[in-house]
Amino acid sequence: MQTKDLIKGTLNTIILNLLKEHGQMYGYEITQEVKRKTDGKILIREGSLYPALHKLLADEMVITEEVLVGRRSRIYYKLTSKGHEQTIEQTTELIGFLDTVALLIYPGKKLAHG
Amino acid sequence: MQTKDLIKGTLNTIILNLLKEHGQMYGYEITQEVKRKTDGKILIREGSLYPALHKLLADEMVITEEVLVGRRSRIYYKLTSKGHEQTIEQTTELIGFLDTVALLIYPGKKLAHG
DNA sequence: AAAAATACATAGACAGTCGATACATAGACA
DNA sequence: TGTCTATGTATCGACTGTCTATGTATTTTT
Repeated sequence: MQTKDLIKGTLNTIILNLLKEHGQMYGYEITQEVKRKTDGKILIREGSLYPALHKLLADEMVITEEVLVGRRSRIYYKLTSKGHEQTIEQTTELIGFLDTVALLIYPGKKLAHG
Repeated sequence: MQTKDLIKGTLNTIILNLLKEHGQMYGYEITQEVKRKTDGKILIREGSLYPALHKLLADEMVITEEVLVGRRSRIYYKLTSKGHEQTIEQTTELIGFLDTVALLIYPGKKLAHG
């Protein structure tokens, strides 16, 4: 299991892309959506997620809105315009990197995108 | 520039795959080959490479052979059978991870392999 | 009533990569 | 002759991002 090492550097971009796709999400929802989409292959822990979200907030990539559901509060995260730009930039870079790594580990193959 | 974060967790697998492809390589050769193959997009530093190689040696994934070229010594690294197994295992896992991430950042697309 | 799921959060540990630095040989060029 | 660049191995300390473990509290299910 080296998957936990692989996640490094990609978590942020994954979060940003999910927010872009869904418009707004709360923390627990993000962990469940990643779990669902990846069929349990990638599990984001609270100890990884919340610090990452707080940093995105501090960097003004997202804004938050607290919503009470019953007596429990949810904190929704939504991209700012700066966050949108950053999402595009980071995603481009990540795709480029994935391409490049793919190139190194099975020569002649590339990511199918476009 | 987050590329340096992305490399985390992939460096080992990249090295193993290069050794598998080339039979044997020395440190400096690895840095140059990665630079060449990735068109300068991935640069492996000495401070990253040598600790990684030393760990592979300690884990018996590679064996070394010192060769004198003129008065300068090169240390060639070659996969052991254990290293071969590990290469296959890690590569499979990495490809799976790349697939999964691709899934998260552009839905519906997958790595072209097989 | 107990257990599991939902929902947020933080602290400390850990590991991997980088930047900087070091030493030495070799070749090119002025 | 002297200097610069490339070749080649190597280590140290710093940084940073993720994980494990833990905590609190509410809601739903059994």
